[in-house]
Amino acid sequence: MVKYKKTERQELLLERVSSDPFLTDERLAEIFKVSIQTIRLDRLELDIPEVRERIKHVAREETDKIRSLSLQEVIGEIIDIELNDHALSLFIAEEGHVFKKNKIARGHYLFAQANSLCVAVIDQPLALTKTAHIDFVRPVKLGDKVISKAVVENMDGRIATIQVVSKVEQRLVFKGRFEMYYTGEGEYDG
Amino acid sequence: MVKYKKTERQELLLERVSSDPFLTDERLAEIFKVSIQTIRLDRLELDIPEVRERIKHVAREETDKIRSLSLQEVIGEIIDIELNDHALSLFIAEEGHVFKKNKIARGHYLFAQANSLCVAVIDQPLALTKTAHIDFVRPVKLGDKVISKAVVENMDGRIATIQVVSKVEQRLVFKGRFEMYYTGEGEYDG
DNA sequence: ACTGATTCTAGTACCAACTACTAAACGAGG
DNA sequence: CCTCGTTTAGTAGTTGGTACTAGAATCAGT
Repeated sequence: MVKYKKTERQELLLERVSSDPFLTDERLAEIFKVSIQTIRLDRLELDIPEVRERIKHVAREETDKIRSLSLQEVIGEIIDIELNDHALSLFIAEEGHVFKKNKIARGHYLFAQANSLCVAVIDQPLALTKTAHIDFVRPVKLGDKVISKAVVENMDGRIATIQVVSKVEQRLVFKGRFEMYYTGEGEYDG
Repeated sequence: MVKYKKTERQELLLERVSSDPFLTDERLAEIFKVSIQTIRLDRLELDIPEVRERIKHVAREETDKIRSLSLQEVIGEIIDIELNDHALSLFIAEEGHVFKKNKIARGHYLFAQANSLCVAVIDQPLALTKTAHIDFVRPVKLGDKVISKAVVENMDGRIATIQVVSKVEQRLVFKGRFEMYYTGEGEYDG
């Protein structure tokens, strides 16, 4: 078995590692028929982190993917909207939204649905929640289809007042009154 | 400082670990205020593998599998807790939490942090949000470290009243008053 | 064939995050 | 009081490394 030269081995090492980040130095040493130390030197020169870091990196990418999917910008799907007037959205309570014990949806998802809807209904470049008074009337269970309706009550040039009611099969589960701050310029800075 | 009982701690441990597989025994011991050995015993009983194995597992999983499994249940990391009295959590506003345009965090994440904290601070099998009055005092920007503090004002047997304030670098960004419904039995059904 | 540089191998001390085990301390109940 | 479930403490051993030193092997050019 003819061994590779340094540069060649390092190229192959890079390929190997990026195609399978789970390879330990020991395995790599076997593969390239060199000592572990050589592999370590190679990694040092090529700035390849150790196996655990490589795996963590892969895992983080995976979780980030999920996060960007699950931490959606908008909770619920908007099914009807009349800007500056009213909007409707649908949110289905899935496994990830409920407490494990009793399968009741965590309150912040209902809030998020209502809040997203309020942001969406305001036809302005910037819309931030200023205050909210909310009531969780009835628990929402796993699988429930929550229809949320936002109605804009008034807009006085800076603040919009919005009433939101959410229902599951015609039954009220959540209601809230939101004050949204908005501007055309985005000049809000605290 | 009232610690959790074994079974309760183990349930919470499961949730914690499945929502964040990167937690080491050391971190978990800090979180639950028990020794590392206790965490190890818990993992042994619950068949939870060590961090590295968990990470490997995450790294190998298909993305859509994870999507259904590990939607984040809790927003923010609890850093101090005295059951039925007060609790502190940290939430860092990341890319997924902010509006693309102006990098201001969406209100429902701040709400979610506060809401999660209220659920956590109540030492009862069932705790649901009943009402909330909230103010978004100042916008939270990308990268901001939000420290949220929940203080239980009173618990009258069914309803707990909790004040929450959230700050970024000592400056108030959010405050709210939450009423939480709780029972020992879970007999709430609407 | 000898010199010098490059490359490789060997070996040590140290680390994190464990497993697997033993033993002691704590705490509530009978 | 003693007992049992639970918790904590401590030791030895493992994996897969880092960081470093030192020596051996190889090759290139003279």
